[in-house]
Amino acid sequence: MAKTHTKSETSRGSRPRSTTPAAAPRPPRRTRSAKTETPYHHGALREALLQAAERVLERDGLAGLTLRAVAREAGVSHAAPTHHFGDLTGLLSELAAVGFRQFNAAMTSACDAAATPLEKALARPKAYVAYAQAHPGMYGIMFRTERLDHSRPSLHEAAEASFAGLANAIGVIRQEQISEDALTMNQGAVIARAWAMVHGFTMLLLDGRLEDILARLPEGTTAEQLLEAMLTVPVAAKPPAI
Amino acid sequence: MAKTHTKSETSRGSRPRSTTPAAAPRPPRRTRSAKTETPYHHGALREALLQAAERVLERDGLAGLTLRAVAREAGVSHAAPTHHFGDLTGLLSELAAVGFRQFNAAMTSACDAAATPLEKALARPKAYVAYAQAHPGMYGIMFRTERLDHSRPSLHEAAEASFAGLANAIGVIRQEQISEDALTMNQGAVIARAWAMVHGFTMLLLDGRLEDILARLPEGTTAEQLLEAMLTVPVAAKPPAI
DNA sequence: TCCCCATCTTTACATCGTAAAGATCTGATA
DNA sequence: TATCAGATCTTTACGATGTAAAGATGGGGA
Repeated sequence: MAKTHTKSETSRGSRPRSTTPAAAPRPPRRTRSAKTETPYHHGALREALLQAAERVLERDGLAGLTLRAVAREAGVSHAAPTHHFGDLTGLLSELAAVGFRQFNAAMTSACDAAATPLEKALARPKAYVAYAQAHPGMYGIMFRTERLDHSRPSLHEAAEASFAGLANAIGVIRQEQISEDALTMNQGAVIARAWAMVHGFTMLLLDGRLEDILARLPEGTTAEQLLEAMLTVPVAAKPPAI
Repeated sequence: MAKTHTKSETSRGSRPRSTTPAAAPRPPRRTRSAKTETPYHHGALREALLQAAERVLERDGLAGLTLRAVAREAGVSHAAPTHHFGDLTGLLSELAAVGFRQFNAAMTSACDAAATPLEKALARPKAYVAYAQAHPGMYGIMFRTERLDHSRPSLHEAAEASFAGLANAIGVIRQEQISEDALTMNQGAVIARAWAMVHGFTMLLLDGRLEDILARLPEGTTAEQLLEAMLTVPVAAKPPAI
Protein backbone atom coordinates (compact mmCIF):
# COMPACT_ATOMS: atom_id res chain seq x y z
CA MET A 1 0.00 0.00 0.00
CA ALA A 2 1.87 2.96 -1.32
CA LYS A 3 5.11 1.59 -0.09
CA THR A 4 7.01 2.97 -3.05
CA HIS A 5 8.73 5.65 -1.12
CA THR A 6 12.47 6.13 -0.93
CA LYS A 7 12.33 5.91 -4.66
CA SER A 8 13.92 9.26 -5.24
CA GLU A 9 14.83 12.17 -2.99
CA THR A 10 18.01 10.58 -1.80
CA SER A 11 19.20 9.26 -5.10
CA ARG A 12 17.82 11.83 -7.46
CA GLY A 13 18.92 15.31 -6.61
CA SER A 14 20.65 14.95 -3.35
CA ARG A 15 23.92 16.60 -4.23
CA PRO A 16 23.74 18.76 -7.31
CA ARG A 17 26.04 21.07 -5.46
CA SER A 18 28.85 21.58 -7.91
CA THR A 19 27.44 20.16 -11.09
CA THR A 20 27.23 22.64 -13.89
CA PRO A 21 23.74 24.09 -13.82
CA ALA A 22 21.38 23.24 -16.66
CA ALA A 23 23.59 20.31 -17.55
CA ALA A 24 20.99 17.58 -17.50
CA PRO A 25 18.47 18.00 -20.30
CA ARG A 26 15.79 17.24 -17.77
CA PRO A 27 12.76 15.99 -19.68
CA PRO A 28 9.68 18.20 -19.44
CA ARG A 29 8.68 16.38 -16.32
CA ARG A 30 5.09 16.05 -15.46
CA THR A 31 3.35 17.26 -18.58
CA ARG A 32 -0.32 17.24 -17.81
CA SER A 33 -0.89 15.18 -20.95
CA ALA A 34 0.50 12.12 -19.19
CA LYS A 35 -2.62 11.47 -17.19
CA THR A 36 -1.06 8.78 -15.07
CA GLU A 37 1.27 11.27 -13.46
CA THR A 38 0.04 12.90 -10.32
CA PRO A 39 -1.14 16.38 -11.02
CA TYR A 40 0.73 19.35 -9.70
CA HIS A 41 -2.04 20.13 -7.30
CA HIS A 42 -2.62 17.19 -5.07
CA GLY A 43 -6.07 18.28 -4.07
CA ALA A 44 -6.20 16.73 -0.63
CA LEU A 45 -2.61 16.88 0.43
CA ARG A 46 -3.37 17.79 4.00
CA GLU A 47 -5.32 14.63 4.72
CA ALA A 48 -2.93 12.56 2.63
CA LEU A 49 -0.04 13.86 4.71
CA LEU A 50 -1.77 13.00 7.95
CA GLN A 51 -2.43 9.49 6.75
CA ALA A 52 1.12 9.18 5.51
CA ALA A 53 2.33 10.37 8.89
CA GLU A 54 0.29 7.68 10.59
CA ARG A 55 1.79 5.03 8.34
CA VAL A 56 5.32 6.26 8.93
CA LEU A 57 4.67 6.35 12.64
CA GLU A 58 3.45 2.75 12.72
CA ARG A 59 6.26 1.57 10.48
CA ASP A 60 9.27 3.47 11.82
CA GLY A 61 8.20 4.69 15.23
CA LEU A 62 8.46 8.11 16.74
CA ALA A 63 12.10 8.54 15.77
CA GLY A 64 11.28 7.94 12.10
CA LEU A 65 8.47 10.44 11.98
CA THR A 66 10.11 13.41 10.29
CA LEU A 67 8.70 16.02 8.00
CA ARG A 68 10.75 14.72 5.11
CA ALA A 69 9.80 11.12 5.73
CA VAL A 70 6.15 12.04 5.70
CA ALA A 71 6.58 13.98 2.48
CA ARG A 72 8.35 11.00 0.91
CA GLU A 73 5.61 8.66 2.04
CA ALA A 74 3.03 10.95 0.48
CA GLY A 75 5.09 11.31 -2.68
CA VAL A 76 5.53 15.07 -2.56
CA SER A 77 8.48 17.34 -2.14
CA HIS A 78 9.96 17.65 1.30
CA ALA A 79 8.80 21.21 1.70
CA ALA A 80 5.19 20.55 0.82
CA PRO A 81 4.04 19.86 4.40
CA THR A 82 5.21 23.29 5.47
CA HIS A 83 2.43 24.97 3.60
CA HIS A 84 -0.22 22.91 5.36
CA PHE A 85 1.16 22.62 8.86
CA GLY A 86 3.67 25.42 9.21
CA ASP A 87 6.33 23.31 10.83
CA LEU A 88 6.94 20.00 12.52
CA THR A 89 5.07 21.09 15.61
CA GLY A 90 2.06 21.77 13.45
CA LEU A 91 2.10 18.36 11.85
CA LEU A 92 2.60 16.59 15.16
CA SER A 93 -0.17 18.59 16.75
CA GLU A 94 -2.67 17.78 14.03
CA LEU A 95 -1.64 14.15 14.13
CA ALA A 96 -2.11 14.14 17.89
CA ALA A 97 -5.59 15.52 17.35
CA VAL A 98 -6.36 12.62 15.04
CA GLY A 99 -5.04 10.29 17.71
CA PHE A 100 -7.19 11.82 20.42
CA ARG A 101 -10.27 11.38 18.27
CA GLN A 102 -9.48 7.72 17.66
CA PHE A 103 -8.71 7.35 21.33
CA ASN A 104 -11.95 8.91 22.46
CA ALA A 105 -13.95 6.85 20.01
CA ALA A 106 -12.35 3.65 21.25
CA MET A 107 -13.15 4.44 24.85
CA THR A 108 -16.67 5.54 24.10
CA SER A 109 -17.53 2.44 22.16
CA ALA A 110 -15.99 0.24 24.83
CA CYS A 111 -18.09 1.90 27.48
CA ASP A 112 -21.20 1.54 25.39
CA ALA A 113 -20.55 -2.16 24.96
CA ALA A 114 -20.25 -2.77 28.70
CA ALA A 115 -23.29 -4.12 30.52
CA THR A 116 -22.89 -4.30 34.29
CA PRO A 117 -21.74 -1.34 36.38
CA LEU A 118 -18.50 -3.10 37.19
CA GLU A 119 -17.80 -3.74 33.52
CA LYS A 120 -18.68 -0.18 32.72
CA ALA A 121 -16.25 1.10 35.32
CA LEU A 122 -13.46 -1.06 33.98
CA ALA A 123 -14.20 -0.69 30.29
CA ARG A 124 -12.81 2.80 30.03
CA PRO A 125 -9.38 2.23 31.58
CA LYS A 126 -9.07 -1.04 29.74
CA ALA A 127 -9.82 0.62 26.45
CA TYR A 128 -7.37 3.36 27.37
CA VAL A 129 -4.52 0.93 27.84
CA ALA A 130 -5.58 -1.21 24.90
CA TYR A 131 -5.45 1.76 22.57
CA ALA A 132 -2.01 2.70 23.78
CA GLN A 133 -0.78 -0.84 23.30
CA ALA A 134 -2.26 -1.06 19.83
CA HIS A 135 -0.95 2.36 18.82
CA PRO A 136 2.10 3.09 20.92
CA GLY A 137 3.44 5.55 18.40
CA MET A 138 0.25 7.53 18.35
CA TYR A 139 0.03 7.48 22.12
CA GLY A 140 3.58 8.78 22.19
CA ILE A 141 2.65 11.63 19.91
CA MET A 142 -0.27 12.48 22.15
CA PHE A 143 1.37 12.23 25.54
CA ARG A 144 5.10 12.00 25.16
CA THR A 145 5.99 14.64 22.63
CA GLU A 146 7.07 18.03 23.78
CA ARG A 147 6.55 19.55 20.38
CA LEU A 148 2.81 19.95 20.63
CA ASP A 149 0.93 23.18 20.21
CA HIS A 150 -2.08 22.82 22.46
CA SER A 151 -3.39 26.17 21.35
CA ARG A 152 -4.35 24.63 18.02
CA PRO A 153 -8.14 24.36 18.07
CA SER A 154 -8.34 20.82 16.74
CA LEU A 155 -5.88 19.48 19.28
CA HIS A 156 -7.24 21.47 22.16
CA GLU A 157 -10.74 20.35 21.37
CA ALA A 158 -9.91 16.66 21.02
CA ALA A 159 -7.81 16.61 24.17
CA GLU A 160 -10.51 18.47 26.04
CA ALA A 161 -13.05 15.89 24.96
CA SER A 162 -10.83 13.19 26.35
CA PHE A 163 -10.71 14.88 29.73
CA ALA A 164 -14.44 15.53 29.70
CA GLY A 165 -15.08 11.87 29.02
CA LEU A 166 -12.97 10.94 32.01
CA ALA A 167 -14.67 13.40 34.34
CA ASN A 168 -18.05 12.27 33.11
CA ALA A 169 -17.20 8.61 33.68
CA ILE A 170 -16.13 9.43 37.21
CA GLY A 171 -19.40 11.23 37.74
CA VAL A 172 -21.37 8.23 36.56
CA ILE A 173 -19.43 5.91 38.83
CA ARG A 174 -19.88 8.13 41.85
CA GLN A 175 -23.44 8.85 40.85
CA GLU A 176 -23.08 12.57 41.19
CA GLN A 177 -23.09 15.53 38.90
CA ILE A 178 -19.64 16.92 38.18
CA SER A 179 -19.82 20.61 37.50
CA GLU A 180 -18.13 22.14 34.52
CA ASP A 181 -16.40 24.96 36.31
CA ALA A 182 -15.89 23.95 39.92
CA LEU A 183 -14.71 20.83 41.67
CA THR A 184 -14.60 19.84 45.28
CA MET A 185 -11.25 18.72 46.57
CA ASN A 186 -12.68 15.25 46.77
CA GLN A 187 -13.78 15.24 43.16
CA GLY A 188 -10.52 16.69 41.95
CA ALA A 189 -8.58 14.10 43.89
CA VAL A 190 -10.59 11.22 42.50
CA ILE A 191 -10.35 12.47 38.94
CA ALA A 192 -6.63 13.13 39.21
CA ARG A 193 -6.11 9.73 40.76
CA ALA A 194 -8.01 7.92 38.03
CA TRP A 195 -6.21 9.72 35.28
CA ALA A 196 -2.78 9.51 36.85
CA MET A 197 -3.20 5.85 37.63
CA VAL A 198 -4.19 4.81 34.14
CA HIS A 199 -1.83 7.19 32.38
CA GLY A 200 1.05 6.21 34.59
CA PHE A 201 0.33 2.54 34.16
CA THR A 202 0.27 2.99 30.41
CA MET A 203 3.54 4.87 30.28
CA LEU A 204 5.30 2.37 32.49
CA LEU A 205 3.89 -0.47 30.45
CA LEU A 206 4.93 1.01 27.12
CA ASP A 207 8.39 1.74 28.50
CA GLY A 208 8.75 -1.85 29.61
CA ARG A 209 9.10 -0.79 33.22
CA LEU A 210 6.42 -3.18 34.42
CA GLU A 211 8.31 -6.19 33.14
CA ASP A 212 9.95 -6.59 36.51
CA ILE A 213 6.64 -6.74 38.30
CA LEU A 214 4.96 -8.94 35.71
CA ALA A 215 7.81 -11.42 35.81
CA ARG A 216 7.46 -11.76 39.58
CA LEU A 217 3.72 -12.31 39.44
CA PRO A 218 2.13 -15.75 39.03
CA GLU A 219 3.08 -17.39 35.76
CA GLY A 220 1.38 -15.94 32.70
CA THR A 221 -0.12 -12.87 34.28
CA THR A 222 -0.89 -10.32 31.60
CA ALA A 223 -0.67 -6.58 31.79
CA GLU A 224 -4.43 -6.33 31.51
CA GLN A 225 -4.90 -8.59 34.51
CA LEU A 226 -2.48 -6.46 36.46
CA LEU A 227 -4.40 -3.37 35.44
CA GLU A 228 -7.67 -4.87 36.56
CA ALA A 229 -6.18 -5.96 39.86
CA MET A 230 -4.71 -2.50 40.31
CA LEU A 231 -8.12 -0.95 39.80
CA THR A 232 -10.13 -3.34 41.93
CA VAL A 233 -7.85 -4.39 44.77
CA PRO A 234 -8.88 -2.63 47.96
CA VAL A 235 -6.49 -0.26 49.60
CA ALA A 236 -4.67 -1.31 52.72
CA ALA A 237 -6.60 -1.03 55.94
CA LYS A 238 -4.65 1.44 58.00
CA PRO A 239 -2.47 3.82 56.04
CA PRO A 240 -3.55 6.11 53.22
CA ALA A 241 -4.50 4.93 49.80
CA ILE A 242 -1.11 3.84 48.65
CA MET B 1 30.49 29.87 34.80
CA ALA B 2 32.07 28.60 31.66
CA LYS B 3 29.53 30.36 29.55
CA THR B 4 32.05 31.12 26.87
CA HIS B 5 30.74 28.59 24.46
CA THR B 6 29.55 29.46 20.97
CA LYS B 7 32.83 31.21 20.67
CA SER B 8 33.94 29.25 17.70
CA GLU B 9 32.56 26.13 16.05
CA THR B 10 30.14 28.01 13.90
CA SER B 11 32.34 30.89 12.90
CA ARG B 12 35.70 29.22 12.76
CA GLY B 13 35.76 26.28 10.47
CA SER B 14 32.21 25.80 9.47
CA ARG B 15 32.57 25.95 5.71
CA PRO B 16 36.14 25.44 4.56
CA ARG B 17 34.65 23.51 1.72
CA SER B 18 36.23 25.18 -1.25
CA THR B 19 38.89 27.35 0.36
CA THR B 20 42.40 26.50 -0.64
CA PRO B 21 43.78 24.13 1.95
CA ALA B 22 46.62 25.25 4.15
CA ALA B 23 45.73 28.83 3.40
CA ALA B 24 45.58 30.16 6.95
CA PRO B 25 49.00 30.13 8.63
CA ARG B 26 47.32 28.88 11.77
CA PRO B 27 49.50 29.76 14.77
CA PRO B 28 50.93 26.80 16.68
CA ARG B 29 47.91 26.79 18.90
CA ARG B 30 48.13 25.40 22.37
CA THR B 31 51.79 25.13 23.03
CA ARG B 32 52.18 23.52 26.40
CA SER B 33 54.42 26.41 27.45
CA ALA B 34 51.38 28.60 27.81
CA LYS B 35 50.30 27.14 31.11
CA THR B 36 47.02 28.99 31.20
CA GLU B 37 45.75 27.08 28.20
CA THR B 38 43.84 23.95 28.95
CA PRO B 39 46.03 20.92 28.34
CA TYR B 40 45.32 18.59 25.50
CA HIS B 41 44.20 15.93 27.91
CA HIS B 42 41.38 17.17 29.99
CA GLY B 43 41.90 14.65 32.74
CA ALA B 44 38.34 14.28 33.90
CA LEU B 45 36.41 14.89 30.74
CA ARG B 46 33.82 12.27 31.43
CA GLU B 47 32.60 13.86 34.64
CA ALA B 48 32.99 17.32 33.17
CA LEU B 49 30.79 16.32 30.25
CA LEU B 50 28.11 14.96 32.55
CA GLN B 51 28.10 18.15 34.55
CA ALA B 52 28.05 20.20 31.37
CA ALA B 53 25.14 18.12 30.15
CA GLU B 54 23.26 18.84 33.35
CA ARG B 55 23.84 22.56 32.92
CA VAL B 56 22.74 22.50 29.30
CA LEU B 57 19.67 20.53 30.27
CA GLU B 58 18.67 23.02 32.93
CA ARG B 59 19.40 25.97 30.70
CA ASP B 60 18.02 24.84 27.34
CA GLY B 61 15.76 21.94 28.16
CA LEU B 62 15.58 18.54 26.60
CA ALA B 63 15.53 19.89 23.06
CA GLY B 64 18.78 21.75 23.59
CA LEU B 65 20.62 18.79 25.01
CA THR B 66 22.72 17.69 22.04
CA LEU B 67 26.12 16.09 21.90
CA ARG B 68 27.58 19.15 20.30
CA ALA B 69 26.03 21.52 22.79
CA VAL B 70 27.45 19.51 25.66
CA ALA B 71 30.86 19.52 24.03
CA ARG B 72 30.67 23.29 23.58
CA GLU B 73 29.62 23.77 27.19
CA ALA B 74 32.57 21.68 28.31
CA GLY B 75 34.90 23.54 25.93
CA VAL B 76 36.02 20.55 23.92
CA SER B 77 35.61 19.51 20.33
CA HIS B 78 32.25 18.23 19.26
CA ALA B 79 33.53 14.70 18.78
CA ALA B 80 35.13 14.40 22.20
CA PRO B 81 32.05 12.95 23.92
CA THR B 82 32.02 10.05 21.51
CA HIS B 83 35.08 8.54 23.05
CA HIS B 84 33.56 8.53 26.52
CA PHE B 85 29.96 7.67 25.79
CA GLY B 86 29.93 6.07 22.39
CA ASP B 87 26.94 7.99 21.11
CA LEU B 88 24.07 10.18 22.22
CA THR B 89 22.28 7.22 23.76
CA GLY B 90 25.33 6.58 25.88
CA LEU B 91 25.49 10.12 27.18
CA LEU B 92 21.77 10.26 27.89
CA SER B 93 21.91 6.93 29.66
CA GLU B 94 24.75 7.95 31.92
CA LEU B 95 23.05 11.25 32.63
CA ALA B 96 19.86 9.38 33.48
CA ALA B 97 21.85 7.27 35.90
CA VAL B 98 23.08 10.43 37.59
CA GLY B 99 19.48 11.59 37.76
CA PHE B 100 18.29 8.35 39.31
CA ARG B 101 20.93 8.60 41.97
CA GLN B 102 19.92 12.17 42.84
CA PHE B 103 16.31 11.08 42.74
CA ASN B 104 16.82 8.14 45.07
CA ALA B 105 18.85 10.23 47.46
CA ALA B 106 16.12 12.86 47.62
CA MET B 107 13.45 10.30 48.40
CA THR B 108 15.56 8.49 50.96
CA SER B 109 16.43 11.61 52.88
CA ALA B 110 12.80 12.75 52.78
CA CYS B 111 11.68 9.44 54.22
CA ASP B 112 14.31 9.58 56.90
CA ALA B 113 13.18 13.01 57.93
CA ALA B 114 9.55 11.95 58.36
CA ALA B 115 8.35 11.15 61.84
CA THR B 116 4.83 9.77 62.01
CA PRO B 117 3.72 6.79 59.91
CA LEU B 118 1.41 9.03 57.90
CA GLU B 119 4.23 11.44 57.18
CA LYS B 120 6.47 8.56 56.27
CA ALA B 121 3.93 7.22 53.82
CA LEU B 122 3.52 10.59 52.16
CA ALA B 123 7.13 11.67 52.22
CA ARG B 124 8.20 9.41 49.41
CA PRO B 125 5.62 10.41 46.79
CA LYS B 126 5.96 14.03 47.78
CA ALA B 127 9.71 13.89 47.32
CA TYR B 128 9.15 12.09 44.02
CA VAL B 129 7.00 14.90 42.65
CA ALA B 130 9.16 17.58 44.19
CA TYR B 131 12.25 16.25 42.48
CA ALA B 132 10.50 16.15 39.14
CA GLN B 133 9.29 19.71 39.58
CA ALA B 134 12.71 20.92 40.60
CA HIS B 135 14.46 19.04 37.78
CA PRO B 136 11.96 18.57 34.98
CA GLY B 137 14.66 18.13 32.40
CA MET B 138 16.37 15.42 34.35
CA TYR B 139 13.08 13.70 35.01
CA GLY B 140 12.44 13.84 31.30
CA ILE B 141 15.77 12.20 30.59
CA MET B 142 14.94 9.48 33.06
CA PHE B 143 11.36 8.74 32.09
CA ARG B 144 10.54 10.38 28.83
CA THR B 145 13.46 9.67 26.57
CA GLU B 146 13.35 6.75 24.24
CA ARG B 147 17.07 6.85 23.66
CA LEU B 148 18.11 5.10 26.83
CA ASP B 149 20.19 1.98 27.05
CA HIS B 150 18.96 0.21 30.13
CA SER B 151 21.55 -2.50 29.70
CA ARG B 152 24.21 -0.09 30.85
CA PRO B 153 25.17 -1.19 34.34
CA SER B 154 25.14 2.25 35.92
CA LEU B 155 21.68 3.06 34.61
CA HIS B 156 20.25 -0.37 35.28
CA GLU B 157 21.56 -0.31 38.80
CA ALA B 158 20.30 3.16 39.64
CA ALA B 159 16.86 2.51 38.16
CA GLU B 160 16.68 -0.82 39.95
CA ALA B 161 17.45 0.89 43.24
CA SER B 162 14.59 3.26 42.61
CA PHE B 163 12.17 0.40 42.13
CA ALA B 164 13.53 -1.45 45.14
CA GLY B 165 12.99 1.63 47.27
CA LEU B 166 9.39 1.79 46.15
CA ALA B 167 8.73 -1.87 46.82
CA ASN B 168 10.39 -1.59 50.17
CA ALA B 169 8.32 1.45 51.12
CA ILE B 170 5.17 -0.44 50.23
CA GLY B 171 6.32 -3.32 52.37
CA VAL B 172 6.86 -1.03 55.32
CA ILE B 173 3.46 0.54 54.93
CA ARG B 174 1.71 -2.79 54.66
CA GLN B 175 3.89 -4.19 57.40
CA GLU B 176 4.84 -7.26 55.45
CA GLN B 177 7.92 -8.66 53.87
CA ILE B 178 8.02 -8.26 50.08
CA SER B 179 10.01 -11.04 48.52
CA GLU B 180 12.70 -10.34 46.00
CA ASP B 181 11.61 -12.86 43.40
CA ALA B 182 7.90 -13.48 43.81
CA LEU B 183 4.89 -11.27 44.34
CA THR B 184 1.30 -12.05 45.12
CA MET B 185 -1.23 -10.50 42.82
CA ASN B 186 -2.23 -8.25 45.64
CA GLN B 187 1.28 -7.03 46.21
CA GLY B 188 1.90 -6.50 42.53
CA ALA B 189 -1.30 -4.56 42.18
CA VAL B 190 -0.49 -2.30 45.10
CA ILE B 191 3.03 -1.65 43.91
CA ALA B 192 1.93 -0.98 40.36
CA ARG B 193 -0.81 1.31 41.59
CA ALA B 194 1.52 3.32 43.77
CA TRP B 195 4.08 3.73 41.05
CA ALA B 196 1.60 4.41 38.28
CA MET B 197 -0.27 6.92 40.37
CA VAL B 198 2.74 8.98 41.32
CA HIS B 199 4.46 8.66 37.96
CA GLY B 200 1.28 9.49 36.09
CA PHE B 201 0.57 12.44 38.33
CA THR B 202 4.07 13.73 37.76
CA MET B 203 3.90 13.40 34.00
CA LEU B 204 0.53 15.08 33.81
CA LEU B 205 1.74 17.83 36.10
CA LEU B 206 4.92 18.49 34.12
CA ASP B 207 2.95 18.49 30.90
CA GLY B 208 0.57 21.05 32.32
CA ARG B 209 -2.35 18.70 31.95
CA LEU B 210 -3.48 19.17 35.53
CA GLU B 211 -3.97 22.89 35.05
CA ASP B 212 -7.58 22.31 34.16
CA ILE B 213 -8.24 20.44 37.37
CA LEU B 214 -6.22 22.80 39.54
CA ALA B 215 -8.04 25.80 38.13
CA ARG B 216 -11.40 24.27 39.02
CA LEU B 217 -10.37 23.46 42.59
CA PRO B 218 -10.76 25.90 45.48
CA GLU B 219 -8.72 29.05 45.02
CA GLY B 220 -5.00 28.61 45.48
CA THR B 221 -4.87 24.85 45.63
CA THR B 222 -1.37 23.69 44.89
CA ALA B 223 -0.26 20.61 43.04
CA GLU B 224 1.17 19.21 46.22
CA GLN B 225 -2.14 19.55 47.98
CA LEU B 226 -3.85 17.80 45.13
CA LEU B 227 -1.29 15.03 45.32
CA GLU B 228 -1.84 14.61 49.02
CA ALA B 229 -5.59 14.53 48.55
CA MET B 230 -5.20 12.02 45.77
CA LEU B 231 -3.19 9.77 48.03
CA THR B 232 -5.34 10.06 51.13
CA VAL B 233 -8.89 10.46 49.91
CA PRO B 234 -10.81 7.24 50.39
CA VAL B 235 -12.11 5.41 47.41
CA ALA B 236 -15.78 5.56 46.58
CA ALA B 237 -18.05 3.27 48.52
CA LYS B 238 -19.56 0.99 45.95
CA PRO B 239 -17.58 0.58 42.73
CA PRO B 240 -13.94 -0.41 42.42
CA ALA B 241 -11.06 1.73 43.40
CA ILE B 242 -11.39 4.34 40.76
C1' DT C 1 -9.34 36.43 -21.22
C1' DC C 2 -6.20 37.64 -17.70
C1' DC C 3 -4.22 37.88 -13.48
C1' DC C 4 -3.97 37.04 -8.35
C1' DC C 5 -2.90 33.78 -5.15
C1' DA C 6 -2.96 29.17 -3.13
C1' DT C 7 -0.28 25.22 -3.82
C1' DC C 8 3.79 22.64 -4.69
C1' DT C 9 8.94 22.29 -6.03
C1' DT C 10 13.81 23.79 -5.94
C1' DT C 11 17.45 25.47 -3.83
C1' DA C 12 20.02 26.77 0.07
C1' DC C 13 21.75 26.70 4.74
C1' DA C 14 22.64 25.90 9.67
C1' DT C 15 22.66 22.13 12.78
C1' DC C 16 22.94 17.46 14.28
C1' DG C 17 24.91 12.57 14.93
C1' DT C 18 28.44 9.79 13.59
C1' DA C 19 32.50 7.81 11.30
C1' DA C 20 37.34 8.01 10.20
C1' DA C 21 41.78 9.79 10.25
C1' DG C 22 45.18 12.78 12.32
C1' DA C 23 47.40 15.01 16.46
C1' DT C 24 48.84 14.81 21.20
C1' DC C 25 49.83 13.00 25.59
C1' DT C 26 50.42 9.19 29.33
C1' DG C 27 52.33 5.49 31.28
C1' DA C 28 54.31 0.94 31.12
C1' DT C 29 58.18 -1.44 29.55
C1' DA C 30 62.83 -2.29 28.14
C1' DT D 1 65.86 6.99 31.09
C1' DA D 2 64.22 6.40 26.36
C1' DT D 3 60.65 4.59 23.66
C1' DC D 4 56.49 3.28 22.01
C1' DA D 5 51.65 1.48 22.17
C1' DG D 6 47.39 2.98 23.30
C1' DA D 7 44.22 6.30 25.31
C1' DT D 8 42.50 10.80 24.56
C1' DC D 9 41.19 14.71 21.91
C1' DT D 10 40.71 17.34 17.29
C1' DT D 11 39.78 17.75 12.32
C1' DT D 12 37.46 16.68 8.55
C1' DA D 13 33.74 14.76 6.18
C1' DC D 14 29.07 13.08 5.14
C1' DG D 15 24.23 12.19 5.17
C1' DA D 16 19.95 13.66 7.37
C1' DT D 17 16.81 17.03 9.27
C1' DG D 18 13.99 21.53 9.85
C1' DT D 19 13.21 25.69 7.85
C1' DA D 20 13.42 29.82 4.90
C1' DA D 21 13.07 31.85 0.38
C1' DA D 22 12.41 31.96 -4.35
C1' DG D 23 10.58 29.81 -8.47
C1' DA D 24 7.01 27.05 -11.02
C1' DT D 25 2.19 25.79 -11.71
C1' DG D 26 -2.59 26.07 -12.15
C1' DG D 27 -7.45 27.25 -10.35
C1' DG D 28 -10.81 30.57 -10.10
C1' DG D 29 -12.60 35.19 -9.83
C1' DA D 30 -12.38 40.02 -12.22
